[in-house]
Amino acid sequence: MVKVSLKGEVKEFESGITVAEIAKSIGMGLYKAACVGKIDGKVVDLRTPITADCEVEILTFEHPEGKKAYWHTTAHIMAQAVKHLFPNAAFAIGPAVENGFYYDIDLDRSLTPEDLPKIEAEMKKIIKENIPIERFELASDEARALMEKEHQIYKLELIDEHAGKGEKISFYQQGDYTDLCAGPHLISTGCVKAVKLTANTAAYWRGDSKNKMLQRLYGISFPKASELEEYLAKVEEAKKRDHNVLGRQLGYFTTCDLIGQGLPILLPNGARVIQILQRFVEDEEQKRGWQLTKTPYMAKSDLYKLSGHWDHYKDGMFVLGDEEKDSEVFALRPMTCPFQYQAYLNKNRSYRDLPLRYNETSTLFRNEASGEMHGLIRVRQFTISEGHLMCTPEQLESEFQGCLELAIFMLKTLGLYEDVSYRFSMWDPNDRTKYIGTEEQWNEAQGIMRKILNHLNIPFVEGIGEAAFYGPKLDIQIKNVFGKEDTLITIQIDQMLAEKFGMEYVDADGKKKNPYIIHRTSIGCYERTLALLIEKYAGALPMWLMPEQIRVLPISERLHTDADKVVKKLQAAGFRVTCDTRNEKIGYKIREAQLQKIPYMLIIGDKEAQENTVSVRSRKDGDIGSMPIDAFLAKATEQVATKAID
RNA sequence: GCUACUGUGGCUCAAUGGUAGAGCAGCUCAUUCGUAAUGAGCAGGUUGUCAGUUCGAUUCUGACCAGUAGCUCCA
Repeated sequence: MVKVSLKGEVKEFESGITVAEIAKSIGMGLYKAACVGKIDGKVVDLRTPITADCEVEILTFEHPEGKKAYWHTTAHIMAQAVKHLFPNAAFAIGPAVENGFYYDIDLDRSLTPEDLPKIEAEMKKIIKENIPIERFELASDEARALMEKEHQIYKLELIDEHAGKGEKISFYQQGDYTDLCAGPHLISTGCVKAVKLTANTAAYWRGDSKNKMLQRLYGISFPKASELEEYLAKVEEAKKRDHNVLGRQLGYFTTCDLIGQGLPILLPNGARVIQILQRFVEDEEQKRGWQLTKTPYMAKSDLYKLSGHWDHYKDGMFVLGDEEKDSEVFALRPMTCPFQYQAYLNKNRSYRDLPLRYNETSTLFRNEASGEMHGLIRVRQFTISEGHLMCTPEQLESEFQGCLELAIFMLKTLGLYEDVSYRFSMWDPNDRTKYIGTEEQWNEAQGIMRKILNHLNIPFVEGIGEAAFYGPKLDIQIKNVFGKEDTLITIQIDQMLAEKFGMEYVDADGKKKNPYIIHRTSIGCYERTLALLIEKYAGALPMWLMPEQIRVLPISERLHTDADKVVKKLQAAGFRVTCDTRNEKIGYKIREAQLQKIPYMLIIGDKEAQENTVSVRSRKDGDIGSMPIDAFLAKATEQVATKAID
């Protein structure tokens, strides 16, 4: 007999009982819903026998681990279907991801969207057959032999990686399909119910662009058809917030073939919002002790050679001129760092000058690869709230904290704070060509950053190989409507470039020392931030940011004079306000203002003109009744002054 | 850059190997109206660009340009 603790309750079972049987003993509902089990914290198949006292948990689809196994099993079913249709397929990896699963497969031809329904149909057959999924283990040489027989070259590579560890290699078999896999899995293909393949794309083997490009199939599955429908509807809903559609519709930006890729035109609405953001950021930074610089958009190649950009970032730069022919070659700046360093170098510095904080609303140019551009999120020319801070080692932590506090202040003001996550971006010691500096320097800089992050209780994930070429970064990440993550804000520690540029300060002991440099942005680059704001608010930005805050709607032509008085009064109070004097019905004017997400519509009819009131309609709450103009003015002023998120 | 897909008037979309239609937007006229679309009329396109196949291409093929998703890269 074994003693099994289930949610704190201890029960006795025959030794050898499986997790599935325990689930059944609790209830058929749980048995049917069970995906995997957890024995003493380790996630296992439901068929796993229990031979010693332990703690057991039954995990259903509702549990993240249950979901993972459910989706991972669906990936295997998809692989089996692909193998039926393409017998020569070689399989790479097929994990569960945040929303569903994918499998990377080497095929003799590229897949097209027409293939998806065929594969889906084959999957449904496999699910209907309800094939048992069984685990077995082999020694590494036997595992090799099995995969060699199946011509699974990618699996052989994976086996070779594990072989060194001396562990047995586990496989999962379902009918005619066997996959190298750590598991765990559901016990049968029939457990999977509603399936949908969502995309056919491609991905490099091992994520390296030097390797072969494999076909990647994405899909998702659920225990109920209704859940699948709900999920797909949610995805469609999210796409309606896409800034690349909404931003164009609402007149924020456009693009033009003649100007080129990644070079959006900010239309009046977009330009206005960015102006408001920039003024806000520059003022806030001034309050926090930052000094504004304005540095050139381009420089001779010599500057970039000194900074290391010429060696490490040249592919990303727009170079003007030909090194072979021209005596002087220039490049548009991809970063502001070396320019602001020259401001520091303008005179000799003492420790009394530090910390020295330079900010700049800085336009940058990066020659991104053609497939990478996306709306306003990824472009070739953008303007960033840039800043470089020179400080002593003793000041580093508090200054880093100051930069982070500023970034958090910005995120909270914009209402994005709840949506971000933190990534500690470190170097990859196995790829030294990407970085300058010594291992000691990297360990030191990363050690300092880790200490600061822990000290400040920042919950972060580690990103190996995500560092800048000169130092580690704290990246503040955010997801767009498609779930794709991008960096919104970054704060970096650099102890290398000061030395390269000969930046020094005279310390209290009279000795010359190199300052630490913090590279940082406070609100990110304005184009990207605007894009994420549009998606966050589905175009209905907080009122203080809206290009048009109030629209006055006179009911008929004879009220234009009265409407104009209201407009003048609001304009005098600093509001961005227009008047819709078109000869249209009020319903029509409201509809347009509503679609343009104008925060307030003020309807002026005979009654209002007579009583000196306005009939207020908010984009959010609809008709909120009439009130004296001054009352509305006070309400609107308050909303803007507090930068309210409505 | 790589894989797949897409490109028709300002926008959303239809149609076809024999040189294109609808709705919305625009303009004109009428209507002066109370909380998400008043009616009528007019105008607007060498079907992304350049080649090729063909008696004939916007439709088929290729290259290029641009867009979308993913990969790589990255703020």
